[in-house]
Amino acid sequence: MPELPEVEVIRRDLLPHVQGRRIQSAKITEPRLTRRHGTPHGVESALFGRRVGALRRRGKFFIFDLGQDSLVVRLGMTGQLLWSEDGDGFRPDQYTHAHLVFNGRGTLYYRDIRKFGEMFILPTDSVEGTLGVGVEPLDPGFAPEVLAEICQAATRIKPLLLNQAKIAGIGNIYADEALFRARIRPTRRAASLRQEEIRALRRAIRQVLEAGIRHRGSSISNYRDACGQPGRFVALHRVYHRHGESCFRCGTLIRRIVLGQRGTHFCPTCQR
DNA sequence: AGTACGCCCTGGCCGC
DNA sequence: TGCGGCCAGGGCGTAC
Repeated sequence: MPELPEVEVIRRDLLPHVQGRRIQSAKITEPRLTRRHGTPHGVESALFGRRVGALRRRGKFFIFDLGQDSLVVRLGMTGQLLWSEDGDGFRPDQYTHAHLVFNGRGTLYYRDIRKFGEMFILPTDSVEGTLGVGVEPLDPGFAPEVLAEICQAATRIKPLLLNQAKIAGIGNIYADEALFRARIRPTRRAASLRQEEIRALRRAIRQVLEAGIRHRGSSISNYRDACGQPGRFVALHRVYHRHGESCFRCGTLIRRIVLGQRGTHFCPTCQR
């Protein structure tokens, strides 16, 4: 499932192809894609003839800056953005629900088996407020005091890490991996974390996200980068989907519980 | 405020 | 081999 690192890898792949390029035409064939705002035809019209200025990322969202408006894309569980130069690379199939044809050459395809993803148009100056996502964990603004403030809550730490309104971009994989590296049990009450645990958690979050980007993402399920290639970070997972296997650090069997309706993996010895 | 649950969706997997 | 049933899971709405 695409989280911050996967979205960032795809963003970097796409940037040189789309930046400064004009959208010649757009087609959206799955109405569910625009369920949050607007209609397929409305989005197609808003994209027609527009030039892509910047391609930014906010949490798990792609933001294509078109000037006054922006195109926002979220991949959900199984969404993919795939770049294809004419006659080369990805060919659209039954799961391909949208495409943007760029002037000159190249087409950007949106493919999504489970249709949990979405795309919509927002006025550029209202994107930040409408998306309402929290601090970017890789930004300098994600200081220990900021995480400490977020942790002033009675909720358990893992569901808190998944709350996009608090911290942007962490999903199930990187939450479990960060908590393992910080040696914190996912069921701990956030407000019970000591200062040194908060510092360790902040460091662990940044380390796993940066490692995820460096290794081009985690290819659980059907994640692929913009060129259709899988990521390599899954080989470095210490707990995620490793339940029943031995902890790399202490040998204890990794456990799986359900927390906040999410499969949660941890080492009962290393994480306290 | 925190937590649970259902819903969306569909490939993959299990059991028979 | 085939088929019914169940599951995962990000995000959101609703209920307690």
